[in-house]
Amino acid sequence: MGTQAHAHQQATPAAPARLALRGAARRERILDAALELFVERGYLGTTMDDIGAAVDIKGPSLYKHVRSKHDLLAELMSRSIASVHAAHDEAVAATDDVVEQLRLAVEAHVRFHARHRLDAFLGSRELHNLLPEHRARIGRERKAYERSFRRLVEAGVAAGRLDVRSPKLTTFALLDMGTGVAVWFREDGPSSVEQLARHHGELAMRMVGAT
Amino acid sequence: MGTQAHAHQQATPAAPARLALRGAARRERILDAALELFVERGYLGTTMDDIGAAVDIKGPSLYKHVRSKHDLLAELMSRSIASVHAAHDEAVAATDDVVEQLRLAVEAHVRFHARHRLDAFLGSRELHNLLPEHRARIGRERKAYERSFRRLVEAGVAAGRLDVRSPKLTTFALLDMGTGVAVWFREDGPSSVEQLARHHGELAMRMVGAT
DNA sequence: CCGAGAGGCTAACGATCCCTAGCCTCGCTG
DNA sequence: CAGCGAGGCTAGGGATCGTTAGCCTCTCGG
Repeated sequence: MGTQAHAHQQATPAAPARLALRGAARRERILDAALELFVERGYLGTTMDDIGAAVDIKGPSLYKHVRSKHDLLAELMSRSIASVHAAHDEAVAATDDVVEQLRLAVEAHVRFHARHRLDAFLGSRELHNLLPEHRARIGRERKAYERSFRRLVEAGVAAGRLDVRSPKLTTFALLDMGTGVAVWFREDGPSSVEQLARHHGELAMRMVGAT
Repeated sequence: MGTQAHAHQQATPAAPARLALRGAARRERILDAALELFVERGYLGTTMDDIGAAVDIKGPSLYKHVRSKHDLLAELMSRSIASVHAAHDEAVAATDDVVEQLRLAVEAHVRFHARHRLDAFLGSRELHNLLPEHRARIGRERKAYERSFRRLVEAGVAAGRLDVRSPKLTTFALLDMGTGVAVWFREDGPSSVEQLARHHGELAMRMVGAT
């Protein structure tokens, strides 16, 4: 092994950037590598050197792109939360019918946890490794997400369109059934993301006794 | 702080054992303390000194009761798995009706994740920190548990008592909705373990279209 | 009443790990 | 074409941590 760095494993079109990705692109690759490693070995089980090696640089060089390891984790989580939130809002905005909103929201929830399983998985497993200030913020955002989901259920009940025994417990069940997807789903498994999303959406309709 | 250990926070009846719990009881306390700390700070985030402090001894003294930190984790997980498995078998043995078996199995599943949320939480979050040999064994046991759940669903379908689109996906949903409980449930929350178990059992019946 | 073992303790080794300091190279820009 | 800044690298400081070694005390069986 020589001293020369050789960055060319999924390089840009092949035109410029001979030695390494420029600026932001490099940073993106670092985040992705960190995500994968954090999921595989855990946050504390992952070394800055590990992350560096994954993008063909040495550990200390990472600090030219990132402020700290904690920041890396916090940024990954923020990115993830923002993404689900956006998908949720889009689903709700797609229709005026409460029941349909709920179905689409569940589908979006499931779709996200299947398509971005690493992000979702990390987001639920490494919460305790966030610094207090980060944890507080991200905790709030997660709560807000759950709340907007529950409001959907409550709205359906208020409109007499749903039949649920406990809106609170039912909402948790809806969320959990999607969150769990991040643990077992595999892109190359027997069912596609879309099939899964539809399936669980249908399941949700049964759970809330939609009419 | 003197040099004397003072173990008497939930001591035995007060008769013998003046200085410390004897043998197995001490070991049990260590396991419980480790469980709590592993959940709170994560396996790698917990120090042997932390665990020792929780039972009023120094870190190195733990090795008089435990072979290694890894063993501690593996033992906690084994204990947990064996417990769910037993609850599941008991539920299935309680009746001959397939649909009722499924309902009871879901209730048992949920009950376990609520009542032993620390064990369950640890079991799903720290799998990657197990040594390969332990992980293989525990992974198999988890798979077996899932399989026996799915068989219940498939039996119900075969008997024409259930209406499900995908037994596999539905089973995952049933399991996930219980597993998630370990994350948010609090003993002192608005609903009791029993209410929750019944609620989710009812939900399960809807999900599988029981008749 | 004595001897042994169960179960504490301190000291310390060896292995990491995060991060900083300081240096060098190379590509772009003026 | 000169020089500067982006972005690498090595060396190393400072803090832990798991685990072992070796010692001491207290309890309990004979």
